[in-house]
Amino acid sequence: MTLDLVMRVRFAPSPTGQLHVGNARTALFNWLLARGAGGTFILRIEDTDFARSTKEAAQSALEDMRWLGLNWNEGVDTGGEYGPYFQSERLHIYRAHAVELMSRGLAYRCFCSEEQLEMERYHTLRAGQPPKYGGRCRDIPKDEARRRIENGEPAVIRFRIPPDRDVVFTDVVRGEVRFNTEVIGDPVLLRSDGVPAYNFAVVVDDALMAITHVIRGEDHVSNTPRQLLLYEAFGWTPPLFAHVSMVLGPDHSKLSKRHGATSVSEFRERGYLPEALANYLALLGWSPGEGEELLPLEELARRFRLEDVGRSAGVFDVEKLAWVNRHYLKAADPARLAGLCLPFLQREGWALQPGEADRMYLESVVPLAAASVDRLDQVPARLRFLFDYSASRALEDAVIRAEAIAVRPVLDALASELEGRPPLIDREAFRAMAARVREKTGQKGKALFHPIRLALTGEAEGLELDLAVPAIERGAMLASSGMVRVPSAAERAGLFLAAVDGP
RNA sequence: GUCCCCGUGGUGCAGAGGCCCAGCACGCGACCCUUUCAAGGUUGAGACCGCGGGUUCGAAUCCCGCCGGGGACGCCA
Repeated sequence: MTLDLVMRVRFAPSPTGQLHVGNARTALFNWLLARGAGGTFILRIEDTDFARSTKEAAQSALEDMRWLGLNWNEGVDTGGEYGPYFQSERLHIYRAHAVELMSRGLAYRCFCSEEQLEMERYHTLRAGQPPKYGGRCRDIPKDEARRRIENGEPAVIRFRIPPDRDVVFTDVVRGEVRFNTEVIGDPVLLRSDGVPAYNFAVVVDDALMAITHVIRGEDHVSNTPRQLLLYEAFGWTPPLFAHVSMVLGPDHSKLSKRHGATSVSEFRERGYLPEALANYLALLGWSPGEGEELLPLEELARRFRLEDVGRSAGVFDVEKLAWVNRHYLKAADPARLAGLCLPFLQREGWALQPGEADRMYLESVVPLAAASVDRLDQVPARLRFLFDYSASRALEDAVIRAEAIAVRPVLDALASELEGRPPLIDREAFRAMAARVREKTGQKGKALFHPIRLALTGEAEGLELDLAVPAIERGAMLASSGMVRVPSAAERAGLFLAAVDGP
């Protein structure tokens, strides 16, 4: 295998904010392709927008990538033969290449002020013309340009786009795309401060980093002809291009803040599992085939083919994401679930510094709640009955209060069956106890269990009782200072009765 | 405004001329399970394949036009 047969793909976010799920999906497609083909996945940071780029955003993008499981084998943090991988550290490279184009007459200095350009844009737009750069500085003689530079006049370097030429390329997902250069203005290569503009920096980097497949968002298709012309100017072989469609919100506009969570970190904070988000994202615009959708990343990579990626934009469907997440929640390791839920429990003030025994307890109880929930941030609500039992709160509800009074015999029997007895540490013990209450009161079914639920959990709904009650009893046996105390079933029965009698 | 891209049930996909009066999944409805809410299981409704013309014995699949949506047009990426 020769070197140029090795597939090299890259994901190159600009660190100007949180990693958007749409970009994460682009990153995922890159990763899947590289993984499936034994290629190299490169991570580069495009931080040439000094005004908006931050170190923190770059860092959090890396974290999000790792969290999703999209590890890269070359690039920022990891290193490699083609660095540096921060564009801000490659300024001298872009400058040299811009100078080269200028010396060959393919690029030129432009002295137009931003105000001038804005006015120009306004007028061409009004005249119904494409608002491209008009080329005012195209033919300034070189020595005049040099003189003006020496006089300290600010200037950018622009690339000379050849007139009336069709630029054609075959997009791997879209097929043949054709642009005529008449609609393209001369793009800025280097800004007046010497920092490269996007269209120049990507080309230089992708070429120098030997990228073979450029997979990026659809919003870049119209940039592609400019970039192709740059490859041509340098005599470089362009990579293959694949433009993946956009991710839309429910109203079919570009997915944005007003649609809810849009960044990877937000999804993490709401308690989505990384494998769920990644799996869902892979399904948006692509299908693994054979009717199976819930598959591990490695398997997705095995099946992934760029040609099969859909061309139309996709609506981000939170419901389906929830379905995927539920699947992975049920499959997740208890210890991991407990660890992931800890922050949510801490936020409620229930488990501030859990010790070893507490952790084991949480591991036994968190999966119970996680099995019936969409997201981990919903777990505390399903576990409230353990750590935040309150008979009086339950009885604030007039309907519940009335019911409690009506079923007083069951409550009494329950309390006496619990009093002084060993804790109900498993479902058999609970069922035996419930059977005795049934015998005593003659109540069965809902009339029997609902009062028991009310008294013991303080809630009208929740986990199955033969799971919930042993969880209560085991919690009550915990001697812990790092976690809020869990009252036992016997205590609860007494407290509830007292509250029914109370005001 | 100009250029580019897209268009299969509410949503995501399958379909690459006859196997499709269109299949799968999410969601939705019903039912089952059950001591409750969920979860889970079963089952049902839901698409004139954006519209109109062609080509063809035959089109969701090919061609043309229209409409609708999106993207781009920056010293942002």
